[in-house]
Amino acid sequence: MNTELSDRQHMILRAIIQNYLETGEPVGSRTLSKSMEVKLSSATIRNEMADLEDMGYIFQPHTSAGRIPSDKGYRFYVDSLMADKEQELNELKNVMLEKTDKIERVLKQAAKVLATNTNYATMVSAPVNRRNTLKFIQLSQVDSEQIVAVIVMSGNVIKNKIIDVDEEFSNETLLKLNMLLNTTLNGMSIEAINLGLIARLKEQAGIHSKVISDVLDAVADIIQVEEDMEIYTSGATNIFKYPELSDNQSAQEIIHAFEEKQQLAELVSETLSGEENHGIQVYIGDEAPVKSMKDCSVVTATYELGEGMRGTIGIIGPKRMDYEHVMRTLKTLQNELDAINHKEGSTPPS
Amino acid sequence: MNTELSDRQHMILRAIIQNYLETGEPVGSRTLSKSMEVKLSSATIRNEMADLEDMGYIFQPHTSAGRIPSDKGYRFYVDSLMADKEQELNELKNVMLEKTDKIERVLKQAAKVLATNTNYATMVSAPVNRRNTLKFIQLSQVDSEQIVAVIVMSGNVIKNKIIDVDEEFSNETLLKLNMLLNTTLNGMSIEAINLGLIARLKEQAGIHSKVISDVLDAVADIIQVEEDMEIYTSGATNIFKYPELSDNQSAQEIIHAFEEKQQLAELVSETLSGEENHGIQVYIGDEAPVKSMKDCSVVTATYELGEGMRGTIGIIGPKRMDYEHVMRTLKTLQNELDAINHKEGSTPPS
DNA sequence: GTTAGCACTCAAATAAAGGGAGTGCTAATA
DNA sequence: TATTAGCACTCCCTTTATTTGAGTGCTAAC
Repeated sequence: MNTELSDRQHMILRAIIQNYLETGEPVGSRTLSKSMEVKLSSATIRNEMADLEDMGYIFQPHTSAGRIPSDKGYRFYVDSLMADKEQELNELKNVMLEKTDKIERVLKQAAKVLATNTNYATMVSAPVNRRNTLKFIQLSQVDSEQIVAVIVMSGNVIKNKIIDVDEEFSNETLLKLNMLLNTTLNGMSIEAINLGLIARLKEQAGIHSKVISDVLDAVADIIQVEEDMEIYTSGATNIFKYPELSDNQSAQEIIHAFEEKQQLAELVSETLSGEENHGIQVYIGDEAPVKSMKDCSVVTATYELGEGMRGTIGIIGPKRMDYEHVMRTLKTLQNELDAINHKEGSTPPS
Repeated sequence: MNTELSDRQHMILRAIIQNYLETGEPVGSRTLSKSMEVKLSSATIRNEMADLEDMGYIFQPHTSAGRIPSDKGYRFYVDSLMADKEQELNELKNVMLEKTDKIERVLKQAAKVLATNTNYATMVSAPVNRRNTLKFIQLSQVDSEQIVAVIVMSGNVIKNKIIDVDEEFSNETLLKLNMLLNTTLNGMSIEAINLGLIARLKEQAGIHSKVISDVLDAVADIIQVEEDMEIYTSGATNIFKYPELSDNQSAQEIIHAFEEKQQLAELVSETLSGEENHGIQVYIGDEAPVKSMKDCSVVTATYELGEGMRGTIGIIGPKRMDYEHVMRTLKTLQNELDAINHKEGSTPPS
């Protein structure tokens, strides 16, 4: 058996997949023979289909049914799409950027736009920064019982913490503490702040060491928040539009995965860790690291917000998804997000 | 026809509802006659059931089926529950408060705990503050090109904004600006900041009026964020556990409502605007202002976080929900959240 | 007032039948 | 040799019929 596909097989396979993408029904030889540009009889096509089935590109859901693309078949189709030159599409641009200035809102809207645009379920992960360093710390007296600590990280991630205090701090005391914190911690990475450093800090702070503790707690908090990754989803109910997913309990499982987000986080990690990044990745069926999506295809793209902050956009739909449209849309959105980059110092969602 | 229920009718209606809550199946006379403590023949019960049906408390989904409680029947049941003295339940307390300090996380977890605890879909709305006043503003130089504005509102709602600047500000300038902002705006409500005030501010700020604008923008932003209400949901897929909801497309609609959250927001508004607040409200079927939940019951509670910040906790489930458990759990959670009150100055979700 | 008994109803489950799309194979054709 | 027409066969899906059983309403007896 030859592992290469003849031109005609190419053509037929392609036709099968495209037809199936549209209708969602197994496609038979007769249908193809009538709809294809090159005229071939159904019998001929049947023969070729038998071969394609042998090679694993398509299969029958049951005897005497038409053919359906296998995962391998989808893979072929997607790969051949990849090879195509990418087209432009910038209608999204306007929709996206109007009246959004905060990253969180941008991302939420991105998920939404993507969902309505594609009719699939979508997710967008907030960017995570791997190498965080402290940029600036400031303590300010809010009222007699509380001071607020403002912590600015590289990438302008900001975190506040209200700290309860017993006594009112004098301006000089605050100034001194601010000075101490900034000179000691400025530019430090999270990992560099170790116990020794902390002890030294507290010693220098003297009677105000409790405040230092609280501030450091807040710093530690930032990392924690970063760790349980923020993911925005939209259009989960779109999967009901595809009978092959909405039937059994797979719909439940998928929607549950969307709700819990834990599994999506894995997906994001997977995507972000891929070497060939800043590209678009397609997971077909079992290729995705989420069991509940074994009947789905997942298309993801990585975007970069500058200073090493990377996030993921993803689309989850049936295997018979409109890969071409999806990939093009994703590409566009990716570019949009990349472009925001140094548009504004923004507070990522906390 | 007498509109009052006899004791026996009370008892039978109660038994019907409780049985239906457990099984989800229409309950027939024979079942009841066997399961009830007081011994009555099925025929007798049939007669009473016929009366109850006439009065509108129960109905048959079809001829020759058992009886199902009508909305009126559920209402009766709930009302009689309301009358019961409330019992305590504080197992939630520990689950809730461990390692959560930020309101956002608390609320998210509240929704989750509630969902797993009750097996229904849940929602928790972040508290909104109606009468916001400014408490404190501080500008700090982060680096040579950026300063950060920290705005603290009453209720310790904190907001940051990074402002790009051309020149590096001197310490004195910043000090002066801070002084100006605080003396002018401190204690002011949002509504009180009008154009005249803004103009005066800018004038006093002289060449730095742009910074003032940016700060005020950030202040305006807070309100905007407050307006599109933040709602956390959990356990939406729980509705799949109840066949009467998961069947047709009602599941889709409900889950969609959960995803979009727009409709939930209406529900929250409704709850918050109710006079008899700080109580627990129950919407049965059409009573809820959300069409997609016509086959559900919705139980909501209002909690208060001090300083007039009020939010809502809600449970959405089938009409045959375990009202007793739900209301008890809700009550407990409500108390929990109320108790957090002045526990810590926390940043609500932005 | 309560109960036993009986005929009746109707949803849901099961079974049977028919239709139809599609296949594989063989034999004829270009 | 590659293609095509034809045919018997398979198997899913839909429709229709049948059965089953839980439950009711009613009447008559207790």
